[in-house]
Amino acid sequence: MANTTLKKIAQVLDISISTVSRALKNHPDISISTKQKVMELAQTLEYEPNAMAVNLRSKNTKVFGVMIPSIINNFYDSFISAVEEDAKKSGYSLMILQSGDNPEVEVENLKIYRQNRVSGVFACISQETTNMIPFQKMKEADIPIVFFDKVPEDDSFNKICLADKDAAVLAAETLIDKGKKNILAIFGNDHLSITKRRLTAFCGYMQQYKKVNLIIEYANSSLQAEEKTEHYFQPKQKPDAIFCMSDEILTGVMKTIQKMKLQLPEDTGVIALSDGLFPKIYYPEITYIETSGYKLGKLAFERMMECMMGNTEPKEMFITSRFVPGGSL
Amino acid sequence: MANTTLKKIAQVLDISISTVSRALKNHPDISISTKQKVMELAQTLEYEPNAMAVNLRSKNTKVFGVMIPSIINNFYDSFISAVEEDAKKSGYSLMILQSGDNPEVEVENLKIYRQNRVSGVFACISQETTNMIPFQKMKEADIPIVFFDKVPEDDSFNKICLADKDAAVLAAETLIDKGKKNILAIFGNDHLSITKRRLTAFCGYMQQYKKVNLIIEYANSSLQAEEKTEHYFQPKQKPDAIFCMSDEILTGVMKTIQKMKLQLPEDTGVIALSDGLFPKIYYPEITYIETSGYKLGKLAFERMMECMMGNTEPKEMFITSRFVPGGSL
DNA sequence: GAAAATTTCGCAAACGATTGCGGAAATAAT
DNA sequence: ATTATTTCCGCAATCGTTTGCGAAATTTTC
Repeated sequence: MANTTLKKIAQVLDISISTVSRALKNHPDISISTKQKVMELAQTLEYEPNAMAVNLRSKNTKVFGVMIPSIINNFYDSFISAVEEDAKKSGYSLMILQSGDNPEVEVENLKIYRQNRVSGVFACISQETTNMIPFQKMKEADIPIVFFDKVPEDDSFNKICLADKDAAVLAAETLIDKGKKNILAIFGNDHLSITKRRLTAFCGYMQQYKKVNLIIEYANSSLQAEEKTEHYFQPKQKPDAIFCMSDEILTGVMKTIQKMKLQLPEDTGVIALSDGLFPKIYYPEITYIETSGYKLGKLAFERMMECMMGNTEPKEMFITSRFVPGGSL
Repeated sequence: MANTTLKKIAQVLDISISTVSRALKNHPDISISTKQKVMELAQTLEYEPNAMAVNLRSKNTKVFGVMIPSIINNFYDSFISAVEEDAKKSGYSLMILQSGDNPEVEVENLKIYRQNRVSGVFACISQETTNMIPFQKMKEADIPIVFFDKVPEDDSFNKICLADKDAAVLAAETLIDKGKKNILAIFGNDHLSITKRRLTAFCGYMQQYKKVNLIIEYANSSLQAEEKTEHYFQPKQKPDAIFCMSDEILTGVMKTIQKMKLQLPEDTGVIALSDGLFPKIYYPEITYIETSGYKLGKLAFERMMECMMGNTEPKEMFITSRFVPGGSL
């Protein structure tokens, strides 16, 4: 039951390896009768081309690398799911590596990608990543990189991002439309560019509305979001709405809301930026601005395929946001 | 900046390829001076062995396949995360493929794994999978398979499972200990073996307690769990505890609990079998029996490495459960 | 019936790395 | 000085597949 090779088929039929290879590829040079014999035998022997050999010869692996901080994250899962779907259609496989938000691991991973001669890499960098030289090297090795979500500032790279500003503004608009006057806005780690973008856009929009009392807070974890929320909900003055920059913050906020037995949307309102999984598990469902990992994946894949076609000119693209009404506001 | 090969290094130094190869491997046949020259040049030229060529020669890819229904699932994520961690330590990479719970896709995926000559496959089969021949073929092609979570009945395979029975019994014990008399137990799709195991164990234990009023229900989705829960919570007779077989069911149940403004643990109790992510986002946190995808991954990887060492005798192993107290009971 | 055209196939090199074997050069032993 | 050892390195085959080129074998053309 050892693996059948072209050689084995050739030996059985007493023809050359090249003839077998061509027969299986339906090459016009080969007679129909030979083709039939070869195909038949290949079928019964369950021949399957050795990808390693094919790749070695063609110098093309049909494998994309995907590097993310952690796979345990609904947003990245959606991204990967989308990419995997499309990749399979085009005959590509995925090699997924986690960086653990560690720049050193990122460099190791890039090395693995290089050694495996992946056709391209989808990368979401960690917050601490500053040295882009290892990534630059990939391009020099003719391995295109498409950055997504957490992308470098550098303009020389391909970048697919969420339209963070639009999303934040959309949330702000919604809050204003609903007549909210006393808003608690909780953002994530304040030295992340994603936080900065969302913060700037959100506050920028809010500035026009002088009458709105806006409290800005930061939370590096779900637990912190929980605590900050609790801190601002005092008997005397309760915010009439909470803006959550991410799922992590949303779950923290909701925990406090449950703890304090606040009813949505009567006692206060909640709006979040989210992929959509968490907003839907609460009652009422949380109103949110969709930041879709799935769509991000689709677009990133498109861009990657363009790179495969030779069009590697750096480009920056955005996923537009969508307002998804729930009952929390 | 093209990829440097042994050949290139050999040409520059005017020595043979084999010498370069041996020098880089610190082979005793090569003189120290030559080694130094080679290593130095390899450094500056940033030589990295071509994995395809190495694999072709060694007939070993250092890649494991991981097949799961969907990557968008916290449990499988934990599993993958654990496997990836250990795999990297041993120099292996992962090729993750989703089956979408479709047996046909599973067969396609196995084909991809065979063509890529992966060293082994971790597989979680779909509910509809009955034909195990394609999997049998992998073994014949000398590609060991370690099934995890959703495993086939067949004894000729390696299987790593959750101790479903223990977990269900543990939950039942807890409910009895807490003095619950009127229990709503919601299980998943009733023709899944995982459901059957958990159901049988749960009911088996409960049978000893004749005074307990036990309602068994099935829900194929979060939404159904929501509806079933609502159905049984009437003003007259409310269950004093709900058992949730999975996260999917838990989130559905909790939505109804929020909708009906029931307070945990006063109005009713909740206990679940879960990986742990969802139980922790509610207030109070949900008491649960841990079914850890992470631990499953660790054990599955261990087993796979044993297979790599030649020990492929089929074995069935279980992950023991752990009681994690919350405030919901 | 000879030349030309076509059909059909095999040789050999290539992709990049590894390794058994043998041989030249340098050193040691006699 | 001659033989025996080491030391150090290259040749060539191999993994499995692909492909340009050339060459039989066959058919067509005049």
